[in-house]
Amino acid sequence: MTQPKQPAEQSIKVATDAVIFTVRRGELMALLIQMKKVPYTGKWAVPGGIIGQAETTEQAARRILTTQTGVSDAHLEQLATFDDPKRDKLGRVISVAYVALVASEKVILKTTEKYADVRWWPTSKLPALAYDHKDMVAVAVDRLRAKLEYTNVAWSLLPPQFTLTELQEIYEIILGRPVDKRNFRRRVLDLGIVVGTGTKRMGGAHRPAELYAFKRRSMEYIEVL
Amino acid sequence: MTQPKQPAEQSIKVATDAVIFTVRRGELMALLIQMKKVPYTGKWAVPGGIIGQAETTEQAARRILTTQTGVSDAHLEQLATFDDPKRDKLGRVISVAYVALVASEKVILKTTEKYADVRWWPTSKLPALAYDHKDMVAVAVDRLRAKLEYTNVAWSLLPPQFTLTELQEIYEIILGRPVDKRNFRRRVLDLGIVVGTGTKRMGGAHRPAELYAFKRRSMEYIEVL
DNA sequence: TCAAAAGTGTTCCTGTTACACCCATGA
DNA sequence: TCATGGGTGTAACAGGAACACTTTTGA
Repeated sequence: MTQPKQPAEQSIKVATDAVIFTVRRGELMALLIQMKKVPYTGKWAVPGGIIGQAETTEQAARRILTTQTGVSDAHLEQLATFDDPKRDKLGRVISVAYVALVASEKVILKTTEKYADVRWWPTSKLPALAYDHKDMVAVAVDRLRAKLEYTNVAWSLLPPQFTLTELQEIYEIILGRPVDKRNFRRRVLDLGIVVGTGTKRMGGAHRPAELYAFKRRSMEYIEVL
Repeated sequence: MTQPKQPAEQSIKVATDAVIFTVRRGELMALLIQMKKVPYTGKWAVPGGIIGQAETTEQAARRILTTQTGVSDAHLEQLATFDDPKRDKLGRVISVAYVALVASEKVILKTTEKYADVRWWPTSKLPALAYDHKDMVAVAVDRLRAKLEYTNVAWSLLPPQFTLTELQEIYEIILGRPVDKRNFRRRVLDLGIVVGTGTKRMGGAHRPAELYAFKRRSMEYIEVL
């Protein structure tokens, strides 16, 4: 067996990218920026960048999210590290990817001169992506879908108060299948994931919906939904 | 909000560490090396090291595993990236951690002059660990425990042929609870995870045990066990 | 009074759990 | 013939899935 030796000096840059999701207009959307710099001009990408010397990757992800897109207060979770030596044509860069989840109401998009555009894209029809960002988004979607089933992550996609129908829609859209209304309500209530607030939302020519809140707005592992 | 700026130059080293598990003597064991270099002299650590300029982290993990411990042909899976700026006293190093699983028969341990010792330690009583390796092992154990329940990973902890009792022991040891023999056998067979080979192992003053093999020796997602 | 979404229970079915004895071998 | 671990079926139970009508409001 040949023994590849360890190089005397290593010159690898460390970046972070955040796949930001929200649910909007009946779709799971990812936030992408359009690049200006060659050789990626016109391509879309997940927001990201090089981390600072004394920053954690998560701190860097938050900083970059804020400056590049205007998104703050997202729920962040480490996804995976992408490290193909050829993933960036301009040099060796490994990227620690995060999944970021936000309630769509919260977001006020902001552009910077560094990028041509910032937009939400439905995950079902993404544009051409730079780097390995296509894989990255795919892995992120899989992770989100899995976590939705055994955690209470959905809280991070909704405002503090919401109706059970809205919560159910989050599940249906992300899981990509219909969910039975009665069984769904029974479960989220029996499992103690959400609690009623007693207040109602009057809105439209129909019976008002009770507003609910998550019992805990932090990651919690639960039974199968 | 203050805007921390991105540093002009970044000088961060990228390493990889592999938490190697096997099941042995009725315990889940992790392979650790004992360090010589200051300031970690005498401390134990998960095997790892700086990656090469053109290597992926997984390739580096395999290389390091082989040279530092003699373990080859392990099943490797990316775990998480550890990036606390202070995790290494000697400078900024982020580490992409892997979980490695091996059948205990396979392993012939090998020491190198770089380290004082290499040994299996029961995960229930680990020695003092360097860096953030205590957390790293804890995260790895959690991951392994979770994956055992919804994948066929156990294949990587067993030789090609094994008895159902041996398989059951893997589950009991890692999950830390007894498993009903009849229900266990029914499930692994009904789910088509393992198949009988027709051959039997004669060994001891008792009825011989049929040998089984995993249908697939690669990651597969299955129903709850 | 009509349209629209909210809200609510029960039955059936499937999969999980609990459990105890006979079998084949080597000593 | 005895000790040892290997191997097998069934009944009770719990949780999940399927399913349709009544309620409250605004127009």
